Amino acid sequence: MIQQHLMRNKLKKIYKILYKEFGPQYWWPGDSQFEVAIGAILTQNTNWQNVEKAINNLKNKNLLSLKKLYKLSFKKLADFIRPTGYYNLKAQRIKFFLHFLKEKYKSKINLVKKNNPQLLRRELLDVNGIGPETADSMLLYAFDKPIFVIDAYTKRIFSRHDLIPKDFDYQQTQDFFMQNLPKNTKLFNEYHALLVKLGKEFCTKNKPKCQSCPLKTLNK
DNA sequence: CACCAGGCAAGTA
DNA sequence: TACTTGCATGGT
Repeated sequence: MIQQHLMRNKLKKIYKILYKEFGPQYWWPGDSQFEVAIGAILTQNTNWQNVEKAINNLKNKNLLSLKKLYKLSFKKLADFIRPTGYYNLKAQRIKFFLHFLKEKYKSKINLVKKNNPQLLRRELLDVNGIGPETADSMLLYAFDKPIFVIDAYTKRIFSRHDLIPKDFDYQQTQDFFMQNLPKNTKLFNEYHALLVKLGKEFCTKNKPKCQSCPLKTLNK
């Protein structure tokens, strides 16, 4: 069992290496909090390029606002977001999210942002179609809450480096990060974005490029 | 051609 | 609780 202060130093070291290697990532791209929140649903199990196509489809018709999307028919919405895959499912999930905003926050994003992070997290998780990663992406990237986002890359990178067990679930992995890092929105934002950047380039599922990975010297 | 990408919910045993 | 399956487009 590795001592906690050693683990904390290791997490800082990883961050330093990644930041030096890749620089700031400027996440999350989006013109509004609402756009980021919708993007969080659209990006479920797909790549960002496809999400951009869907976002642009909506923007080109000037439909990317809470009111406009609320009035838009399910069928049209599904058609606009087709490039993201699972478009029927995601259209339904966006509709559920819009209803949630209307019912609990009178469709005012500003009210959402004022809420307590953990309470808001539980509310989001109660919305059908919003799981832990989507909820946390909204909390961190749309609502500026200090919540660490876990994704497939994060788990893969850290379990391959034996920093967490392979069978850690979402909550256990998130607890690991939040207990070993200072609670800082900007840090959480950059850290997760850097992990995704690293994952895409060096830590893919089947053909990881460990030889050229910036973290290869981690234990030296 | 196969495989993966910034997941989630519902069903089964 | 612990698996399994459906959802689906687009890039490499």
